[in-house]
Amino acid sequence: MRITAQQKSATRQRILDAAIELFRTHGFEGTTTRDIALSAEIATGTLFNYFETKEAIVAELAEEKLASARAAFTEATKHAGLDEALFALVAAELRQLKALRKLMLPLLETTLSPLTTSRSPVNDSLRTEHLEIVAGLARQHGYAELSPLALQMYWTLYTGVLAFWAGDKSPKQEDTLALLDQSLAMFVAWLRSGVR
Amino acid sequence: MRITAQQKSATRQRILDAAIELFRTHGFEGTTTRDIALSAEIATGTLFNYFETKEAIVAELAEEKLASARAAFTEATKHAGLDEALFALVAAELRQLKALRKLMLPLLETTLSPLTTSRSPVNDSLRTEHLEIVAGLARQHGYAELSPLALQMYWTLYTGVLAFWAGDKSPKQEDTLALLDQSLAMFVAWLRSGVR
DNA sequence: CGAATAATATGATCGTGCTCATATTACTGG
DNA sequence: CCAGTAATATGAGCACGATCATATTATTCG
Repeated sequence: MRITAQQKSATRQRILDAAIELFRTHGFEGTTTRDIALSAEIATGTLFNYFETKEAIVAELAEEKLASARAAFTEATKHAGLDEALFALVAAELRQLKALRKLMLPLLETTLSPLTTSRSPVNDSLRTEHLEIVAGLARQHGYAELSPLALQMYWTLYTGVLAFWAGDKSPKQEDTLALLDQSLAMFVAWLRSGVR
Repeated sequence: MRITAQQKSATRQRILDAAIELFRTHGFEGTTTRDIALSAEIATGTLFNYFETKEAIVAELAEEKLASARAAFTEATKHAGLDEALFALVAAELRQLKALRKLMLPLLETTLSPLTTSRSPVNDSLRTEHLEIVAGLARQHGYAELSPLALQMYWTLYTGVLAFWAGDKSPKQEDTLALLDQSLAMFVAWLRSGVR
C-alpha cells in the first residue's frame, strides 16, 4: 500500500455517517466508539486510525457544517456595521449547526474550551478559521487590527453563546439570538471605545 | 451507626489532604482516584461515598479557597466604581486560588462550563454564590437589577478569565489581570448603556 | 508470478472513573 | 451482653476510550 487507495479512505465517510446517525438517536454519551465501529463495519481500533478521539468525530462534522456556513455568509455580504456582520456570521453558523446542536456541549467542554492553548490541530482550525474571518470583518469595517486580548475576549463571548445555544430551551432558540445580539453589541462598543 | 460519628467524617479531610498533595505533584490527570484512596488509606469505593466525582474534590478545594477570598473581600469594602469592586473581588479570588491554578481547567471543562444547566449541586453553589455577590455589588452601586441575560454574559466573561488564568504563561499572570480589567470594563460599560 | 515491503486493519488488552453486592462496624433496645 | 439494625467500608467488577503487537492486504520490483 504505497500510495493509499484514496477510494478506501471513504471508510472515513462511513464512520462519519454511522456516527451522526448514532449520535442523533442515542446522543453523544449514549454512543460508544464500539457502536460506531460496529455500525461502520470496522474494528474498534480502526476507528482511531481515522480520528484521534471520539470528540474529533464531532469536530469534523461541525467543521463541515461551518465551512458551508462561511461560504453562504461571504456570498451574503454587505452589512451596515461590524456588529451586524458578526451577527449574520454567527447566525449563519448556528443555522448550519442546528442538527448538531446537542452535540456541541461535549465539543465545547473538551476541544473548544474558552482558551487553553490547543490540544489538537482540530481545535486550532475550528478556532483560528473563525477568528480570521472576524479579524477580516473588523479590518473591512475600518477598525484597528484586533489585539490578541480582543480576540481572546471575542472568543470567550462566542463560545459562551455556543454553550448557551447548545442547551437553549426556548422554542426557537430566540434566547440565544438575544444573547448573541447583546454580546456582540457589548464587544463592538468596547472596540469602538478604542482600547488596545 | 445511627448517628454518624462526626469525628469519623474527618476521613473527608484526609481525602482532601491526600488529593491536594497528589494533584500538586502529579497533576490532575496524573492522579488516579485509586492513588488518592490509597494515600488516604481507604478503599477506592469509599472515596465515592465522600465525593461524587473526581472533579468534585477539586471543586471542594476551590470552594474552600473562594469562601476565604469572599470573606477577605467584604472586609476590604469601598470601591469607587462597580468595575473596581468586581476587579477587587475576582483578584482576591485568584490570589486565594493560586495554589490550585493548574487544576482549574479540568473544573472549568466539566463542572463550571460556560452555562449548561447544572449537572451537580457543587456546580451550582460555585456559580450562584459568586453571582449573588456580583448582583449585590451592582445593586449597591446603583445599577438596575441584573437580568438573567446580564448574569449569563458576566458568567461567560468570568469563566473566560479563569480559563485564561489557568493557562497563563506570563511571569506574574499580569496578562490575566489585563484581560480581567478589560472584560470588566467592557461589561460595566455595557451595563451603563442601559440594556435589559 | 513471487518475494519483499509498506500501509492498514484487527481485536485483545490496558487504564481509569465509577458502581454495586457484600462484609464490616457501630450503635440501639431488651 | 446479646441480637438486631442501620450506616459505612470494601474491592471485585463494569464500561468505555484508547493503545499496540500482530495479522492482513495492497503495491512494487525483480
